[in-house]
Amino acid sequence: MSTIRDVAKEVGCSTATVSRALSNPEKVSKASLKRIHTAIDKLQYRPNMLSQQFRNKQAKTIVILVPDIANLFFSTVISGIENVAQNKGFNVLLGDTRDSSEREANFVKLVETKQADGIIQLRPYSEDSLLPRKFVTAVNACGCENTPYPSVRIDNIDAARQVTEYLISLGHKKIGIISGLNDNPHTIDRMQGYLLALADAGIEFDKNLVAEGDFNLWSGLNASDHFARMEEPPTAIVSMNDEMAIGAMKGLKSKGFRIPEDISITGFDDNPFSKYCDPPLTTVAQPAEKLGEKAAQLLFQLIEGESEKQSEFVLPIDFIIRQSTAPPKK
Amino acid sequence: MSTIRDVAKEVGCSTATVSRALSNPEKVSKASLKRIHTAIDKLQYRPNMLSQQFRNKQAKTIVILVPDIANLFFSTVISGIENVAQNKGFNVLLGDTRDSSEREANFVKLVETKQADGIIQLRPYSEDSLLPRKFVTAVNACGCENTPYPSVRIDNIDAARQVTEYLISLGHKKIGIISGLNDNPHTIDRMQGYLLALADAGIEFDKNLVAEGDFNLWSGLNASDHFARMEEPPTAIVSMNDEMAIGAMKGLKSKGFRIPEDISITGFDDNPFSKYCDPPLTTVAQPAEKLGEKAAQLLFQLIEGESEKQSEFVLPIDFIIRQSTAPPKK
DNA sequence: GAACTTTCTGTAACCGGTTACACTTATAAG
DNA sequence: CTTATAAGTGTAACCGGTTACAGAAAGTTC
Repeated sequence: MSTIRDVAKEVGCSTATVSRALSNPEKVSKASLKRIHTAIDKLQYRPNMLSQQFRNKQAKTIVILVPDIANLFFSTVISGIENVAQNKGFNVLLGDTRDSSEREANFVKLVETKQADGIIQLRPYSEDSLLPRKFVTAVNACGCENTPYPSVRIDNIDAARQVTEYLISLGHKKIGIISGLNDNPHTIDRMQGYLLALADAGIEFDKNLVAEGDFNLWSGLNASDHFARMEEPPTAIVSMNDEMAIGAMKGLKSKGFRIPEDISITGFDDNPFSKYCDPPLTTVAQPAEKLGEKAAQLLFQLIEGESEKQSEFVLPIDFIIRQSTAPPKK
Repeated sequence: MSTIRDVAKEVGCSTATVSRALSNPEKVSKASLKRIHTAIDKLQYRPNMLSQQFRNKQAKTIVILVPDIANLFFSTVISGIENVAQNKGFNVLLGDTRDSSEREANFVKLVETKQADGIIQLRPYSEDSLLPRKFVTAVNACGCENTPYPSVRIDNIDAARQVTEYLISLGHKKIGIISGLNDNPHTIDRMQGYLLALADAGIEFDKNLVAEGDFNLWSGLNASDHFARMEEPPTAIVSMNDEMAIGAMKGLKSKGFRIPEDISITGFDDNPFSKYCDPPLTTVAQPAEKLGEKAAQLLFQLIEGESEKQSEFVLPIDFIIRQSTAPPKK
């Protein structure tokens, strides 16, 4: 593999001129430029970026910390981030953390050791978080209120509240909820929205109407058992994401419930499959791609040293009504 | 940010000793080791990996070229790759190519410029492919027959043949197929398997029973229209992936077809949602995670300069029978 | 034609690690 | 006690680019 010195020798000039020909061509005469490019073609020269990055102290790489790469919502956010990163000429390193803080720590270390220039965290902030951290430029996407570093998110409380209010407006009074894990910040926020809507409508909270899940299909199926076994099941269920809602629909249908006639159900995320399940799911669409783009823009501002005027951005959601919800019977 | 020289100065030894303390501690005396680590803690020293990579001519990074990151099958393959990469101490750079060869070229360039040490391509080989390529260490995963560089894959022909044979064994004679784009190598292979099974059973091929899709939900819905409008619709449909099958199920059900009573349908991939749709989908499970792991192992062999004894690995599939298939009526 | 400006180019130091080689000192063997 | 071997350390070159600085050449102005 040839180096810049080989090119210089071939042309009969110094390495400085070759270097300039590549990064500041306007500083080099037309004649030299031409000879240099001929030599580059001839020698098939490719600059060694490792050397360049080392010298420039920039890896031109950002890391995304993804709790679960197989999640469609996250992969859409990632797309948004990539759009912006590509424009800036940055690579995107995917940190599939699988909710392991050990794996997370490894990726954070990449920034400390200069292998990456910044981090976007897709997990909501919690006490045990490794971010924010000294020497680590970071932004949070998809988080919750009170994130102690720059963040982009939706208003989870308000979204859950809208969903619940809609069900109440249809006439439902007994509304179950399939939550995420109890200590998950999203669970906490969305639960709060649910409670606010109930309180506003003067409906008393019944903790028996809460089934804990963990955001996957199986746990939704599992939660549906809880409701199906009740003597007087709820007439509507709010699920904290679409996957659990789809799992629950399967469980309920297999036990003879008709959706939405016997029981209404709502999701959260607008997973592509939600439009295609039977019946199509009423859900909350998060602006996933936009969340990613905004987060990336924020990160690049930080990397470029711009002072952040605003460090928290709340993006609007879109409540989508499909056929999984209807007024309760009689 | 402190450097190795700062540490050396603090301890009162040479940079060589500090370097050795970190990479070959057995070559350094216990006493020095201790003083060095104390200094490192005190100065909060983090080695600059850019420098290390530059000197070692290794970025410790591999690139995965993913046609569509939002695809659950791919993200599972990626997980498999990451398992292996993490073990080897390599980072995984995600190249979301979105089927654009321009974007693909950018990622290939990363290897040519030493920013990455190898590539795993998740797209089947075709004439316009940028791989194989000089100076670029690469492996193909999820491809087809006759890939001109090392590859890991399933036997698509045989898998499609098994599916079709199963439907024939149930008594179906008029079997439709929802294909991917006509020039896609997977489409070609799976179509061949379908044709082989028909031929074996002495069923004549009817090109009117082919609906072209492009592997997403919407195109499956669209394809179902084609079959629903036929005077005598098929009694079974083979779909080249699960998403199209799920889209088609939605379309068929909305037109009054009962599945599997009126029409059987099969998928391909064993998407997590396939178990939860209504009815659960009969499908072919690809060993996605294993494909990723094997591909990564192959790539690391190449990176480490081992000569490849075998350059093509075919992994077994798992045919999963669920409730979307049944014998035809009467 | 002198003085000044602009354009172009070369020299060499630099980034922060790694490591071949040489050297010193401690330990073992004869 | 001498010699051989092992263990620990330092010196300094090296990786392949970038760029401050200096100097040469060409063009401009008066």
